[in-house]
Amino acid sequence: MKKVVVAMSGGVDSSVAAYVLKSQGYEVIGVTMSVWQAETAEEIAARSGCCGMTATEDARFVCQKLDIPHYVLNFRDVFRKRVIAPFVDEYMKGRTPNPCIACNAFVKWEYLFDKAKALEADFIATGHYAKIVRNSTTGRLTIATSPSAKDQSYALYNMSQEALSRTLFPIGDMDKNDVREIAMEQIGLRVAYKPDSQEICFVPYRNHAVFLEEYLGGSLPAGNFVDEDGNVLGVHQGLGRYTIGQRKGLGAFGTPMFVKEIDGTTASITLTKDENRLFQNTLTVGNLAFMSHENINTPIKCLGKIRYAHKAAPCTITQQCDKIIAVFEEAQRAITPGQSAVFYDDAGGIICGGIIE
RNA sequence: GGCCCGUUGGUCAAGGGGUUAAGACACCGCCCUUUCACGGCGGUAACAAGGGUUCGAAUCCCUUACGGGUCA
Repeated sequence: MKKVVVAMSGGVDSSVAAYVLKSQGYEVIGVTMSVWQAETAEEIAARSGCCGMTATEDARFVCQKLDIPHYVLNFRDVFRKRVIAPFVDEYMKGRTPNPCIACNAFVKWEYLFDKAKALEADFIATGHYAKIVRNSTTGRLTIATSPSAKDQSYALYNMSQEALSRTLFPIGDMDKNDVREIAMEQIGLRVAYKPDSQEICFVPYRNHAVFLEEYLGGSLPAGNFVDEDGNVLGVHQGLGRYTIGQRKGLGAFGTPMFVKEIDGTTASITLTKDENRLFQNTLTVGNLAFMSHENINTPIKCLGKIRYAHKAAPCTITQQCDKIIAVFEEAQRAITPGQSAVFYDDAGGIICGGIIE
């Protein structure tokens, strides 16, 4: 019997993932990663479901229901070091990080992966909506988009070949509604209608600026709003509160304004009232991760996604040493340093990805 | 002190005799979304005060108050 460690958040998706594996005959071990300790009663309340239970308790309940073991592993140190610290650091540089991607890369498919091996598991599994396929030309494993409307392949572009070969996405091509239905009717889970998680898991109240201030123990670096000619328009509320393309939260200027550039060195933020100025055709990505291809020897026409919810757009990628240059056929809005760019082939398989510079 | 100019929602800001008094940002709902954003729908909310002139004043006139700017 194959053994699989399932990362269980207490939510619907990972719960159903565990259920599916169990019914497929796997020996399933439920693991909840404890990554961040809620400090205050308010925080705990803010994160809990309607019944006042924490995610860990939800996961434990599900495991009891499924009659599988449940372990809570302390991941706080790795999480702090590999996800939170870089997250804060990036913001201080005027960039906009995506912590979910770091968490997948370093916490789930590195640290948890090692733990699973230590537990002599053959696989690890999560409740992600994505598929693992083999590229017929290169023979390499890669992530491919899920047919589900909730496709999450974008956040998984960092997985190694080894990780891919030992990962299962049991609900990868299911529909979210079907997943809820299974949770409800086949398992009788009370988490079935918990709302989808969103926002950053370690940031309560949907306010990462407050989190940054608490983490740093002071206010965020202050600076000016300037126009494209360098004229000072006003004072902003601190680096970390803004990202490229942002329109809201800038204050009143008599007309809509957009963040065009963030200078981490001077903490000055360039605004424009012409949204067209946010569009660019070219971007450079570093911190590369290769999936279906080991490298990009010759330029490849593909589809590029520059943020999670971005609609993949046609582009051509070229590798230059440890960078990839992508040139889009049509200019894309608000290409943002710190966010990840992921490149897909026509079949929805990920070619490679990296962080925008 | 003299002469100009200004004062519109919490903030910025249109409108210069008849408007349901734009729009943006904030705020409040909701949708979208396992990052940050973008986007969509709905909502609360204003003519500095007092007098005139007009059928009718945010719009014209006069005072007052508060801001600017000028001139010796």
